[in-house]
Amino acid sequence: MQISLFNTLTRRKEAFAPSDPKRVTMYVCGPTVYNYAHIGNARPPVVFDVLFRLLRRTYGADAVLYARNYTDIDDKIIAAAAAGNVPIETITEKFKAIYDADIGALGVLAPTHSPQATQHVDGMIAVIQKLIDAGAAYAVSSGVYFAVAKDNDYGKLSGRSQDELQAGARVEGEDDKRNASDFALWKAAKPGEPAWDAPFGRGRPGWHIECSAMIESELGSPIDIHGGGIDLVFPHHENEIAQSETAHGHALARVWMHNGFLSINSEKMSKSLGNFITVHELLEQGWVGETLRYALLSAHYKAPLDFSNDLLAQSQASLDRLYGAVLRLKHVPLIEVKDASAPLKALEAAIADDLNTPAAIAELFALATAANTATRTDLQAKAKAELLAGGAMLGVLQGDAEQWFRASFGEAAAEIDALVAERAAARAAKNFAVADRLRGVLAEKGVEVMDNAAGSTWRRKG
RNA sequence: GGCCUCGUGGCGGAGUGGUUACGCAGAGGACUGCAAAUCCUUGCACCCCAGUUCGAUUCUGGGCGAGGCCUCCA
Repeated sequence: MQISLFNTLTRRKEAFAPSDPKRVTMYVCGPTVYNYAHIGNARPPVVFDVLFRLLRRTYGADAVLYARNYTDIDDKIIAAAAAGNVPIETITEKFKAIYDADIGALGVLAPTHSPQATQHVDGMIAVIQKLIDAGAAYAVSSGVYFAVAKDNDYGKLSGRSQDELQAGARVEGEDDKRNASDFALWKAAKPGEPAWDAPFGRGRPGWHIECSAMIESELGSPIDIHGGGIDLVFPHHENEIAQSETAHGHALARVWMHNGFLSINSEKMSKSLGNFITVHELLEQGWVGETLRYALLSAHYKAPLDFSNDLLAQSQASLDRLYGAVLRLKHVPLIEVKDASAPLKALEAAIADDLNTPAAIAELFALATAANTATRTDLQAKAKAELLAGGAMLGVLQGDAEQWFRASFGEAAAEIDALVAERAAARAAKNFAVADRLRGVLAEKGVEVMDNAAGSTWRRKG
């Protein structure tokens, strides 16, 4: 399977070839663990999870090394800890666990590597020292800064010239860096803040150096793929490149991938604007994680996606159709897919074509229709296997189909079972008045009763 | 101000120089005691203007509109 990926560095879609097919490396910038992840924050883990799955199928599950970090030292974490008067570990451990639970609910596989910044401070200090020794960084009283002027390549990822950056940079009066666009590698210790000892003074790492160091120690550069949100192109990824390539003398990553933003009412969703909704809240509202995942995959990852309740409702209705097909073939044995049908091949090809998940989903529906129309048991078995295999490529449709339609009822399911049985008995006795009354009772509970030759079943109304 | 994306039917959203995307919603039919699900059929589109072309939604230029980055941010 030929994989093509859009590379931000070259601004074009390129055939992907890892430097070593037996050791494919990918790094995605993870969360700063100081509060709940909003639905927009969930897009990178979900999108790159689809890529992770593709790479594992293509190169073998053991050949893919995927690191996603936790930023657990940062201004906002320090502020949150101070506000709650608790140690920063209390904040970071709490939100790390919440993040894992929330993102896990979206069907995201655990990365193979999950480094935390505070465990890699030694590596950060080593890189900073190397940059100082090379004359690319300098220490002043407020910390250590990277000298952007010393890096002729600076700006190559974001497509900005140094002149533009000089002109656009905000004047920061407080610090003593030499150049407005220089960025902090190390922030000198302040009273009450966590700090580490370093040859160039006690302090804590800047944001950008964290990812550079974690990539180096977890995967080793150059890595094949580096991913993250589009907002990270500048300055975060630009700075990662500057630091790492200056320090190591070779490329940090060969392919840079960036997902587009989620918006709400056509406006960027962000914590600073306050117009966000967290994954946690959505799950508490009763939305299933898989519905959120489907919604996030319903648009191409590079395109903006306007998030709304309507989008979720449509996503759930779409999954109803897919799960309905699975449920209908509940009693058909699950076999292994041998000769993949055209839609299944097209589904995988769509994913391999720069993660075209909407096109892949369209193929999933072709597989569902095939499953719905298959009559012979052997064809049904093949259709079911392919539908589930296709679903696995996107990370959907892996749950129990019956559960999908009943999950929202929880404990009430037993009571509904009883009512459905009562109605089935009335219906068998041709007492249609009673049967219809009970249908109405069930409908009020949000239950749809379905009669067929084998008896009556029920599911959540769409 | 500089850099960059985008503008597809009621909604979401792919794609293409000339052929049905797909899903949701709608309409008709089959099936059903009635329904639902399912199947079949079906209506609805490519921001505006100019250019290139036999032919443009799809390429080029201009316009209008929306959004993002330039500061923490997925």
